[in-house]
Amino acid sequence: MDVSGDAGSTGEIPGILHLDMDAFFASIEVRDDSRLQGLPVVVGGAGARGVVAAASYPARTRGIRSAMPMASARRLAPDLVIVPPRIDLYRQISARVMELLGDVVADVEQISVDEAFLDVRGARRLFGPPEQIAELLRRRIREELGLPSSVGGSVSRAVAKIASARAKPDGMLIVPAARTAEFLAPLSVSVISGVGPRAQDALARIGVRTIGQLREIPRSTLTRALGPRAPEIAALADGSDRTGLGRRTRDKSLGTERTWDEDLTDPAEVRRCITQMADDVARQLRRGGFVTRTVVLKLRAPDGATITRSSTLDQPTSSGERLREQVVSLWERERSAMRRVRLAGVRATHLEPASGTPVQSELNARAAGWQDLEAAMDRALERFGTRSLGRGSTLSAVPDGTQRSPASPTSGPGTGPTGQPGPVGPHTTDRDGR
DNA sequence: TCTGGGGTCCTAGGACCC
DNA sequence: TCTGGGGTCCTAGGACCC
Repeated sequence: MDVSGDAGSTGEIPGILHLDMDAFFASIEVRDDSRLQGLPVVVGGAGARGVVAAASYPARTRGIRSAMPMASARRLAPDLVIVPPRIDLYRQISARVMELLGDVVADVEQISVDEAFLDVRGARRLFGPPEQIAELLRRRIREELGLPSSVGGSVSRAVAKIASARAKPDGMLIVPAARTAEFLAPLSVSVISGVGPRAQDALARIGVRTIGQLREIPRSTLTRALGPRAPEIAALADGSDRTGLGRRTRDKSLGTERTWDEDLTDPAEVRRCITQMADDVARQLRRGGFVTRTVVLKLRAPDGATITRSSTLDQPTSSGERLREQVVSLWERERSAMRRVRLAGVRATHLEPASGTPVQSELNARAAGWQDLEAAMDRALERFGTRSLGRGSTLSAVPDGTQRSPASPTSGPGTGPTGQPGPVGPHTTDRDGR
């Protein structure tokens, strides 16, 4: 079916574009090392429990997909090239891509590291119809950054996203308004963003596999199968979805987690790791100019069973000491039940901008002390990298007095602008008091 | 050598208040 | 006396996305 081209009888302009970088991480690695050209390349962890974060197109033709366990990928391609991720570099390039988009189109909504929606209806006078704008953007990204991208266009963002996926690699597909239904009908419901394995199962049970079939189903049946999300998905299926671009929303949570190749069995070791994670999260908060009110500890047992335990402070904070206290007290409640730990993580939620948070009036001397010290450490870390500093004994708030190993190399030099250390509330306590 | 790490959003139950 | 209902906050879990 040729869906690109004529404007369609409704006359509505397919002015919502979705731009998606092709195999983003893998494309960057291939660009930077010409020997990788044409080879099955994946970016990801090479360890026993590693998974594929991104796969080059030669790797994809062998059946390799992102999120696949690395062991399976190796079986599919014994000559697989595994490249460790360079997240900071990807982030820098991502920022550059978004800048390029912003130079052409005023209304850009970044939705992940490698994709964005653009509303180009206001840019037509200057740059022409959506097709022309899409080609301009793709050409600039290729010329300036040496990277391939794909663009989908439609009257709705959901359909634009589906179109960009079908334009890959290195292509463009604009769906005219009048041909939206025709375009969607044969596609699997799984292409809809928000329809994952569970929703697919639920739909399959009522005999629905394609978007065309979805459109024929009575609304009441759909609601029984999908629950409250039914109207949204139905609107997409019949082409009436007109969700506009949202303004980029502020970060809502931030955290770090780690899966070990071999399960941790020593509670002291777990505690050491999560206190280090708490420090890392606190540093990210300060760098981003945030404070948090709720700290979440996540633990996964060897059988995959996952629990989360959270604790809400009565004053927001970005202090590593506060976060460590919370996380350790949450761990103390669970350690007897969790004998072996496959994964542990620390996350801060209910983020607020640090500047908008009232500083507590009575800073005691010790609190002011650690606040200054943590800010000084942040500055040193920004300049010299994480390995340059371990926490000294003056700040050893780890209750069991365990020696802390040097911090993990999660934030190398040049990871971002120095953040303003935010005001912190030093008198926060664990609300549930355990 | 069977499943990572970063997130968002939603739901449900209990506590607590009025 | 023996019991409603709404609102909000907190906690926990799960589906889903890249």
